[in-house]
Amino acid sequence: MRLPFLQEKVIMPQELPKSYDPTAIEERWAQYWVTEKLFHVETPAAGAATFTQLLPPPNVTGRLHMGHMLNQTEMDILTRWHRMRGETALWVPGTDHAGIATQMMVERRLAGEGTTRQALGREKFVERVWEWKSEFGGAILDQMKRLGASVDWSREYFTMDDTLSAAVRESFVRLHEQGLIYRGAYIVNWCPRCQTAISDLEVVHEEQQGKLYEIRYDAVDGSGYIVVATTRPETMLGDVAVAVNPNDERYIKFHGKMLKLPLTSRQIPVVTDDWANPEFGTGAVKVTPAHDPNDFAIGQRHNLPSLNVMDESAHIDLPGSPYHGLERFQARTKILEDLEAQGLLVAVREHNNSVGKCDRCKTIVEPRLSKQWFLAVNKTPKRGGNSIAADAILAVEKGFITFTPEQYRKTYDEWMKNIHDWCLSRQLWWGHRIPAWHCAKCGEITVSRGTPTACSACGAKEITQETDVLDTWFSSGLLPFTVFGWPQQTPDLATFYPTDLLVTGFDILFFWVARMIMLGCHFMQDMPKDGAQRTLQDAVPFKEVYIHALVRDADRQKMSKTKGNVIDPIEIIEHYGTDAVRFTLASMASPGTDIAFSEARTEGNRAFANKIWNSARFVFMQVERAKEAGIAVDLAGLAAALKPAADAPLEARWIVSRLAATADDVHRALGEYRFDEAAAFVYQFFWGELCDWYLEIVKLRLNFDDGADKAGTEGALQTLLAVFEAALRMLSPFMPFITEEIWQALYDGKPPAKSIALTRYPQASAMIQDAEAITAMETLQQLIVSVRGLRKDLAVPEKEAAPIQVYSAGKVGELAETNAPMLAKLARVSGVTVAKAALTGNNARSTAGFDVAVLYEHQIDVAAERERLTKELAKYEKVLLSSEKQLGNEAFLAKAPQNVVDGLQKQQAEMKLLYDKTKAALNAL
RNA sequence: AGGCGCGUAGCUCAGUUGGUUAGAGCGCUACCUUGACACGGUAGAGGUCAGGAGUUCGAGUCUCCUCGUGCCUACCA
Repeated sequence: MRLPFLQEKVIMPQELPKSYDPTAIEERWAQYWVTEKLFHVETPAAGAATFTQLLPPPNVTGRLHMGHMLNQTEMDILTRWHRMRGETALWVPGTDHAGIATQMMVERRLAGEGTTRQALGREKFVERVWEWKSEFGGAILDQMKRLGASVDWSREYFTMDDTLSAAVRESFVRLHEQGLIYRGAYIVNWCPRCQTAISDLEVVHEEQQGKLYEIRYDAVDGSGYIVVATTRPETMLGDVAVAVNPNDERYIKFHGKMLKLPLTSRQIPVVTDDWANPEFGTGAVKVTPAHDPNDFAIGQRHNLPSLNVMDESAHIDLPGSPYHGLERFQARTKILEDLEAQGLLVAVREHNNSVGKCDRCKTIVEPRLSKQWFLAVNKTPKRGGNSIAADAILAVEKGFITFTPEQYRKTYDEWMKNIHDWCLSRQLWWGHRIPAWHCAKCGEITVSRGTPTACSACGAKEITQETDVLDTWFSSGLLPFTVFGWPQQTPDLATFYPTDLLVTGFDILFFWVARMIMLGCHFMQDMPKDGAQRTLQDAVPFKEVYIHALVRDADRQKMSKTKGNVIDPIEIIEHYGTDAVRFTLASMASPGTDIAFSEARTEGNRAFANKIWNSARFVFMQVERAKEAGIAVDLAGLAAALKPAADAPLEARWIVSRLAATADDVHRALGEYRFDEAAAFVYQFFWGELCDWYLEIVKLRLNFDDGADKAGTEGALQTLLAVFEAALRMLSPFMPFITEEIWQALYDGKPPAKSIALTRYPQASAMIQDAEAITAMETLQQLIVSVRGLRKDLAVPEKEAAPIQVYSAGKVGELAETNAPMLAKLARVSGVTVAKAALTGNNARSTAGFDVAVLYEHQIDVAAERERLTKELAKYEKVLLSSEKQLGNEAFLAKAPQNVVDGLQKQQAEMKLLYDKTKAALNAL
């Protein structure tokens, strides 16, 4: 026997290590799958069944975390499963250039070198980022390979590749042509540290205990004063008005009057606006259009100027003012001091409010007026049709895209219906530069696919390209079609779009999922399908979205670097083996709840891998013994053994039937994305049925001695191999490494495929499903468990065999007699006799179907036995009482369905029997 | 301010459209090194399903309230 990687030389199975060592095989198989290009997918002929997924691209310079591993484990299980169902399973990998994140990393390194990107200049800096990318960019994909992800590496992409960059530019130009892109001065979220605009989504809100300051603004005509309430007094330098509610009687006398803006020489008007809430603060609000989105809106309504008082780094920018150059919070302190000194600070109140911080660097975001590029998501394109947002809403409403779990559909819908225009521009250097050129002469903007040489409006040659780049999520939002060659109409695009499924975390539901839906529906509707106008249904980027949970640490804490509780998947893998970790994640991935990653659970699954390993050692030993005894092993004929004849041994018919049922269960569970259920089914089958029962029973049939039942041994071995091999296939999407190793070893250098991953998944239809065998076996199992229990109670020494008596109204006695060897092996039964009357002694035990007694001279612990029986009696009594009560209830009999009534009656009869027997046993004590 | 979850064994979690004795893994107790496996085997103990009210013949499951807990969205000076 030759183990493919573990040992180069031929060894006997007995020499295999007793403990499974994943590190010995995993890396080599991971490498084998990649170098042999086993998961490469050629574009199939039209009409072929395909299953296509796009990997949520990790940041190119990122490191793999537990969330990636969960995501990739789920995607891989599904990909392998679909592939084994004979479909063309394509999983496209790639990485994202991750604008801000990557730029920050490189800037950090520059800081370490004592320089800055500004000192370097744009061109040099971008070069440095590319260097950084080529140095660290491969790491996360290498880690992915280590997980066994069965992606098609030949299709790997990077969002800044030439082809993808060209597609980004094309899409931007088209949107511009359709009138959906505009540039203008608006209030945006500005990060003073990153010095760029960021989108609403990149702002994280945090509740904090703040203060509400009340400041007195005197009327110019001396007729009194208005007290305004603000949380941000430093912005008062940019005030251009005070707004009050038109219906607020307190302030009617001030309508139209001018106020003196404290600390300045400016005068500002009182305006009336419904936005001012009489209930809040003092009912009067200062208006600072350049530093607050609401104020900006008020400013628009009342035609007020905007006064920007801060620079890009959030320092006061008012030359000549005593506050000039102060950082915003220093300015606040000083302004409050000065107001206080002038007696204008009327009150300071405690006030809870939430403050927005930059998602990346946690700097407090400064709403800032600046010129940015926007995508008008609610506007009708020039070509006609729906707005981008409207189509994205419609696609989900119509069910062209479904969400699992379903609740996310609502989340998506809510967000989508309240969506604002998308700020596309970022003041970064790393990213797709916006293809727009500003004219120095006339100020017009030329948006172009190529590089223009002159202004499209006035023809002047003095044009310069826009310095802003696009939001990272713009290019990743295009991926479902750009990875297949859009804007070209390629065979890949025709075959693989729409993709089938998107598996991702809810944290990027809006960032990425919603954007893909918007951009996919928008662009792909313009791409004909089969020569005709493409429908919205065919334009969606994916048909289904499966949202998985967050992986937290064992204490349910979110993993974060600052908390120091990040679990590195690679470390865990090295400790427990990839298969064990994959299996753990799968079995904990129940929908709706986060996963508290548990090492204890992983340990349990490492034990499972070890169990599989040792069951393989057992199987290999039998094969070896068969060879020595000259008994045929027909590896090519295993399929036939999954259909044992009606006269085949009970355990053979049983285990095959159970395998068939389990295969059905797994197919159903995976079809519903119930990875936890699917994992539980294969685990229970492999350990609880195959190992715990079948392997023990089959030992009875495997007799390699001279003169033994050769045909019987041959048949048993064939069934054992067939079931074991099918079980490996059933497990392989979950645990690809160990199953590959054992499967290859089983075929001893001559496997029917290059990998277990390229075989077919077990199908119940290819096996027998013998309900009688299952029932009979279950009865025997019950009998064996009863006898084992009795033997403990009677203190029969482990090694000593004892005869039993069986009584049953049915045929359990005969079943026991027929299967006496099984009982001997599994319950140390030395002989079976069938009793003619019920067995109630304290050496007997009763179940619904039979009574069994162990015949053994014994001294029993009367007190313990009494306690046990009393407890049991109470249990039966409780059930009996409730079923009696129900059965005596006419309303129940009248309204409950017949099968429920029948079931309850049957239960009651059984309970009564058990109750009586237990009572008799108790009395006999 | 709105919205969405969660609360089931010591711990981590399952529990389908309400329906017969509420399950698993880990941990715990006792026994067992039996020719695949001590990362093992066997038998056990352990639950007022957060609390309360309601709907129903019947509630862990549906409704309402309370308590605890986690998250998301948001232009609340």
